[in-house]
Formats: sequence, C-alpha cells, structure tokens
Amino acid sequence: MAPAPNPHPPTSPRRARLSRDLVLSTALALVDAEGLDALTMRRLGHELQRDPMSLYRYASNRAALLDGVSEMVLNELAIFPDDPDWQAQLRKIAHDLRLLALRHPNVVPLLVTRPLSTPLGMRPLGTLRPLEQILALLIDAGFTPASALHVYRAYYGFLYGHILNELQEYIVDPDENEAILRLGLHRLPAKDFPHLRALGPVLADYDGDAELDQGLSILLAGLATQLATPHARAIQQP
Amino acid sequence: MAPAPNPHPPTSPRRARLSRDLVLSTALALVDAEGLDALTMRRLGHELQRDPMSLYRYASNRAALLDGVSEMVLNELAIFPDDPDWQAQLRKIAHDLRLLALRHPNVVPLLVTRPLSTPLGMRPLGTLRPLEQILALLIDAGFTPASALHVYRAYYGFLYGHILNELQEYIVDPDENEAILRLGLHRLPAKDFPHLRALGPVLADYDGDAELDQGLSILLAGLATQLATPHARAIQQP
DNA sequence: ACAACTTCTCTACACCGTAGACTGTACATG
DNA sequence: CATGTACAGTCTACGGTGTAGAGAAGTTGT
Repeated sequence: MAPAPNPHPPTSPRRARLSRDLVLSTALALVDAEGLDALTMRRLGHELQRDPMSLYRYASNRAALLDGVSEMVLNELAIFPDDPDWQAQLRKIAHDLRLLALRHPNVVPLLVTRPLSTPLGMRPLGTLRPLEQILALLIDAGFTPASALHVYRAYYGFLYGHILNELQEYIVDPDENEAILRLGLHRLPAKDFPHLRALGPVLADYDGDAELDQGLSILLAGLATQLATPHARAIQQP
Repeated sequence: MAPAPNPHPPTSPRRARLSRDLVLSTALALVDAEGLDALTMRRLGHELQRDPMSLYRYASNRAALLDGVSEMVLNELAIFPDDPDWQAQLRKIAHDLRLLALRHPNVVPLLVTRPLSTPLGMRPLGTLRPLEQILALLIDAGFTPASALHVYRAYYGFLYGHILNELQEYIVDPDENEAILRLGLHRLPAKDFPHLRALGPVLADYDGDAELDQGLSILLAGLATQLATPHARAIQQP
C-alpha cells in the first residue's frame, strides 16, 4: 500500500516553481507550436504539470492570459526613441515588427484583435510601450505632439496592414506553398476571377520585405513633407 | 395529458423555412447586437427556433459559419471596376469599407483574422471578389498585372491598418467615450507614458474619415508615380 | 399509395472556463 | 519548539461549448 503515490517524483526534474513569466512563456511556446486553439487552461496546466486552476494565480482570466502573451511578444521589439534619424528608425521598427510577426504568426491575430475589445487605457502596459516610444521619436524629430499622433497612425496603420496582408498570403508550409496555392487558385471559377488566377505565379513569390520597404518609402516621403511645412502645426494652434 | 406539446405552435408566426441566407443574416444580426461570443450554435438555433443541429445543413462548421458571416458583410461593398478614374474609385472604396467596418465593428476581427487561417485559394469566394475587382480596376487604369498586385497590397494594407487603428481607439459608447478614455489614460504611470497621457484630449476627438483621406492622398500620390514611369514594368519584363 | 429524398430533432460525448472550498508547505513570531 | 499567517497549488463541481450519429418528420415525385 503506497499512501502517497508521488511524494518526491524523481523522474520529473522540470517541475519548477511557477511564475508569471514561466506561465506566459510556456503559453507562448504552445501557441507558436500548435496555434491559438491549443492554448486552453487545461492544456497549459498539463504542459506545466500543474493543476489548471493554479494558473489563475498568474492570470485572472483566459483573456488576461492572451493579453499576457501579446505583451510578451511585443516586448521582443526594441525601439530607440533617441535615434536622430527618425525615418531610419521607423524603417527599422517596421522591419523588426515584420520579422517578429513572421516568427510568431499565430500570435498576430491576438496582437490585432485583442486591442479591439480593450479601451486604450486599459491595455497591458507593455502593449502601449511602442506607441509611447514612437511618439517620443516623432516629437523629438520636430513634430507637434498632435501631428506626431497623426503620423503614428498613418505609419502604424500601414505597418499592421502590411503584416496582415503578407501573412494572409503566406501561412502554409513554404514547401508545398506554391503547389497548394496554385491548387487553391485552380478552384476559382475562371469566369469570375480571371486576373487573380492569372497572377498565380506572381502571388507565389512574394518578397514581403521589399514590398514593405517600398510602401514605407512612399509613406515616409509623404509624411516628411508635413514636417517641412508648418501645415500640421496650424491645426493645433492657429 | 398532452402527448404532443406543440404540434402547431400558434404563437410563433416567424418560423420560416431555413436557408443559408436566413441563417447567415440572423447570425450577422446576432453578432452585430451582442458580439462574436454570443454567436454559438445553440444560441443561433434558439434565435431561429430550431434545433442547433439543423444549422449544420447550411454551414458545416462553426468556422464555416463565421466565414459565411464575413462573406455576407463583404457583399455589402460595391466596387465599380470600370470607373475610369481609378484614384477616385479607390478613395470611394476606402471610405465605403470604413463605414462598413463602423457599421459592423464586431465582424472586423473576423474579416481580419479568418483569412490568416485559410489559404488564399480556399477562401469563400465572396471574400476574394474585392481583390479581383480592384485588380481589374488597376489593370484597366494601365498598370501591369504584376504591379497592380503590388499597388493593391499597399493600398489594401494601408486601408485595413487604418480601420483597425480607428476601431481600436473607438469602440466604447461615444457618450462616455471621453470620460472612459481619460480615466483609462489616468491609469498609466506618468513617468513611463508622458506623451501618451498628454495627448488625451487629442485622442478623444479622432476624425477617422479625415485621417483616412489624408493617408490615402499620400499613398495614391506615391503610387501614381509608378504609373507615370515604366519602372514597375521593368521588373516584370526586363 | 408508396418510396425517395430532404430537413430537422434527439441523445450523447468530450472538452471548455472557472467559482469555491480545501490542502499543504514556508516562514515569521511567540 | 509551537503556533499563526500567508501563500501555492489542488479538488470537485457546474453550466456551457461544438459536433458525431441515429432517427423522426416533412416534402415531393411517381
């Protein structure tokens, strides 16, 4: 008769003490590996060899858990608000964020979707850091605070849009990518989608990096003119 | 002893025959009214006074149901690929899509997120229609098919990004909007978020329409130069 | 009248998030 | 050493979810 089945489980060395960081990074790993749906409280508990209920010490909700994962991912993004060349810095941030998204594609829906159900001021602070730092960058560069906000919106909007676009066309294993893509396109009725079907080959090799950079060039050129003319400032203090 | 409790329920006049359209539009109404989480098979069944299982005749999945709702919303978007003034048409589409998003804010996460888990060729056809039609518009305007695709990407990326941005700052009831927003901002540590906090008032009155239009101007100006120079064509056939 | 087909319902299962009460351990204090 | 207190982790249970599979009811063609 063994009264306590596992007093000192000798064969499980990795049963470290829980911590918010451990919980969140395990959650992130799980999402990266198996997608958002795999991240259930029960599954995560199993992964950490703990009762699912113990997780509620470190995230009061499943929603909060998801927010935590977003935050953790965004923390990988480094921003240097003191860079004197604001355009170069914005370019760098954009490419970094793009790579981040490609590294954690399953998290992107969270990044994009969670803020929609959380008023700005109530978001996890880590999520707002990029916004604050980019504002700082722009204001340092000479923009009015108000017009810095406008520039941020145009810039970040474009950036998120690009990332979504690119991910929408990518996703599948790069190996079968072209095959599957073509297969998919072949399904389209030729009558209704002539252009789309014809573009199969072009769709297949999408150089997201180049495309992003080109878009940024257009946008930054346009935005820089706002800095040159005092036009923007006129809005704030006429 | 009532053997059949409800042979001809006389008090429910609206028990029409089901159809995919009825199912989807009821689903959309439900999402609009109570959000995405309210759209469960059981709830929708209840709404239609049918057993939840009957829905599987018209959408083989919950995921397929969501796709159907996206499709239904996108069908509200009218595009005129024959418009000779492509820039004006792109502007119009952008504003229309923005209004569509504001009319169905709860559906936006679907619009943005579902394609991420569906290879392009496998999406509901209604979802691809805008892409095809915009390509047609651009090609008619003189763009190479390949560069039309690039223009589409820059344009649609920017557009989606803007919509996400705007919705992220809006969401709450316009009444309490400013109050809640300020309250939220007040929560931020002044030390770490000076710029963001200072921008409270500016954040509160966001003229999304103007902002979108301004961004479009920048972008379209940039894109038009590609049409002028044969630069883009050089990429395809050197 | 019968049969074939479609539409809708019933039952059941495995899984989900999480409330609430509980156990066990760690440590500060007497 | 004893004891109180805080905290970490657990257990059980409840109401909800999507959906497989078999069956009932309704509709239509002959």
